[in-house]
Amino acid sequence: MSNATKRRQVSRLSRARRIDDIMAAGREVFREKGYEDAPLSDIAEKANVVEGSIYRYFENKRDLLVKVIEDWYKVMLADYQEQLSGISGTRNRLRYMIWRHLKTIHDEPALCNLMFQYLRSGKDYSQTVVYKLNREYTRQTLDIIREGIGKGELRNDVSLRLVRDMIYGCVEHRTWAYLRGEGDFDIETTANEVVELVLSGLEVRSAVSGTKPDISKRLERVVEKLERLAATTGE
Amino acid sequence: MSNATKRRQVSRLSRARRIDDIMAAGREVFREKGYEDAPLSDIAEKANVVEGSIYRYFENKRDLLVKVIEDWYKVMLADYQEQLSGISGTRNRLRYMIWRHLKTIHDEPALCNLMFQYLRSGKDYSQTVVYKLNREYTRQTLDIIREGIGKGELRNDVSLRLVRDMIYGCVEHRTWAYLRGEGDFDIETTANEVVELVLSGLEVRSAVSGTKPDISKRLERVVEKLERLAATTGE
DNA sequence: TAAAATAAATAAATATAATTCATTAAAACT
DNA sequence: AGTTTTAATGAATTATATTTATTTATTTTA
Repeated sequence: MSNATKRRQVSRLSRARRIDDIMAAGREVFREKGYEDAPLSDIAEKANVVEGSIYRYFENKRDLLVKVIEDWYKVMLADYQEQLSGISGTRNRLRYMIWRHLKTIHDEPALCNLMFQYLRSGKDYSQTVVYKLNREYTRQTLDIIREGIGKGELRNDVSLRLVRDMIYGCVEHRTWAYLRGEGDFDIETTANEVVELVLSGLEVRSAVSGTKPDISKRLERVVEKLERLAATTGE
Repeated sequence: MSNATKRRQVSRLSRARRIDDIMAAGREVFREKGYEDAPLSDIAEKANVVEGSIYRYFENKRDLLVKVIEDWYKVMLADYQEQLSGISGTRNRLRYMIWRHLKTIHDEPALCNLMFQYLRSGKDYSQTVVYKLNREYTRQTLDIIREGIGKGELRNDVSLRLVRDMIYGCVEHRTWAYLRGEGDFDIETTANEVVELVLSGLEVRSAVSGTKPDISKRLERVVEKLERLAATTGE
């Protein structure tokens, strides 16, 4: 071999270490440039390997993306169950789920975008690990609603899955502009608004007699006023 | 020129006709293969032009996609206003908006996917014509809600935009699987479910006389509400 | 109507990235 | 130390989007 085509010092790391390096580089570059605008050469450089090496560990570019998101998802969802077990009351538990979703979007808008754009809409999504993780995670929301119905706090005549779709759909729509890099949103306020709007449609309506306003009715009215006030000041 | 490199008969159509042909071909191929898997060569062939010709009328591949979706959107939204003016009552009008959205997704899942994946999440989305059309279209939903509030039929203490996000977010989440080609959904049933769930959270609660729950139970509920309120405002 | 000007359409060239593969060299094994 | 295995390389290949020089149809105009 001529000295003109010297190859750099080759170091052989463990399989696990190489995979970690490539995934870390992939996450960074994907986060920064998105999927299509992220050349594999950038990822290779950042991971200190040559492009071809990536194909030893990943089937193709998309496979790398899927694994990167998978990895992120696993860590992110790890402590859900634990956190949730420390929260009681239907409203609080539901609010936590919503709050958590909002926080994830707020913290990692780019990765969320990749998840929404390239994983969730893919034909093979329902065979992926991310799909499974996601199912398990949203199942907790269903459980909370089911419990609420069991305790008589929530209406029992609506589809659980529809409520779930409403919650997550609402959150995502609300955050679309932020995901495009336009403006910001407040996690706490939004969580309050969403949980309030969903619950006021879910909560059983308390039957009240119409004739003479007794003490309980007056109290309830005051509560409603206070709630409205709280919603207003939240903005 | 040698007879080996014969160029086929060249026909020169009007500018408008060529654009139409290319857009029609683009719509077909994009609908069939998506964006990334649709080679420009397929579109050119279907439009009876050569690849390079597309660049006379469109800046690049993405520009063609944007124009294709734009074109579809314009036709699709054309009669909204007219149809809506023939429908009265807050619930019916809201249901129409939801039904219409569901029907669009049901009829053109592939184009909706392109819109969601490649237009709405693009950095330049809020400068596009599609964004404008979309705004105008969802504004009608806001108007319906505003009217409902004006007539005293709907609660006046929720954010209009949040309700809109809830409606469209819910519909989209509900149809995600269908958009991936998994299963089907019933437009009528889904429209009914969504409008019911949203409204039962929006409608002012009518005081219904019935069997009165005992005072202690009612007081307990109110106290719970106050406690929650105190916890919320404390943050 | 024929020559000149204009613009459309072409086909080949170029550029960029993903993917493949034969070769090299580090580590493991005997 | 010599042999085998396999990670890593870097060059080659492929697939497309995009650009450009050239050709050809149409319009203008004298």
